[in-house]
Amino acid sequence: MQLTPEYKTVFKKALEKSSLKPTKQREHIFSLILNKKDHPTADEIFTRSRETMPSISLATVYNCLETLVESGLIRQVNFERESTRYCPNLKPHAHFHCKETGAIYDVDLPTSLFDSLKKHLPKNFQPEQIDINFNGSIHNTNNHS
Amino acid sequence: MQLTPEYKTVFKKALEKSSLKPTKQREHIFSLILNKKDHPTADEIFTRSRETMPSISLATVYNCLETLVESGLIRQVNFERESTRYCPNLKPHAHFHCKETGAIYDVDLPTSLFDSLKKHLPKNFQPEQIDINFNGSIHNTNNHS
DNA sequence: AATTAATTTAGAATTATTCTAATTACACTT
DNA sequence: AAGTGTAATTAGAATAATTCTAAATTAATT
Repeated sequence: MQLTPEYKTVFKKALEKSSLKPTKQREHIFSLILNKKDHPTADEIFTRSRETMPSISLATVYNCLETLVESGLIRQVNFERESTRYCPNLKPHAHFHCKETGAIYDVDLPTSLFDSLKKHLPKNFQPEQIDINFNGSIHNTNNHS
Repeated sequence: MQLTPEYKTVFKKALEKSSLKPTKQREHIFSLILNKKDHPTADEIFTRSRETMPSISLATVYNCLETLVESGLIRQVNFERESTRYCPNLKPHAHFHCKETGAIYDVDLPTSLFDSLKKHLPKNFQPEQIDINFNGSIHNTNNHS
């Protein structure tokens, strides 16, 4: 569970920009999220963290996630009132939430779509973040029984 | 705080379709949401309800809101982990959340935009609901100081 | 090494929501 | 009109995710 040298640089720069320290807890959590891109909850991240860093506390996990989001290294994903999930994919994309399994899938979208969305806002509305969430199910397309 | 005859019919039909009863609590809450389209939380609805129906309980408000959502009469709106808000606007639209004031604004969108969004899903993904949420601030466009 | 500020930590507190079990309301039969 | 059965309402307890608090630790700087 290590950051590649490139990501280590990205990580340090992003934190320093907000004058935050690149602590080992923050790095640990960032690498966990990067290495298993499955949109884990804070509690799942806490459990995974303890495997290799048994002294970490849940409050620290929450704190670290907050600083990682603030510094733009990860994104939050919310579906209804379920636990917040975390996502390392920084490309413009939407999320699909399968109501049967609860799984979340990234859905890549062209920037042009985000642009046309913005065009429908009144001129004085300044969006900082656009969240697009699909809710539904995934059909098994067995064409021939 | 009354439903117009047209809405009364809509209300009854929608509930009967799911074999739910058009009780006075459900009607009261529905009319409250329809008559002040400001995306209130369950607790705000509870407070407003008590003004004219002092015996209603918070659990009933939650129950009624759930049945109204189920029967398609209102929509839920979630921003981050804030309290769920409720919206009577059933046209295709997005929401803009002002991070300064916390206010939520409806943003009408053409159906075509929802259609192009759907086109980016894998063929076996079947969306039932698409939520589009803008987060940002509202600029005061004073052109000349 | 001493100082300062930031971070981590454990556990308590908070808050929105859901659950539980008892009561009430309503529709339908006799 | 009384009885029966089912659904809805109610008050309050329980839950669960997150935030807060205050003390202890760490890291950076003089």
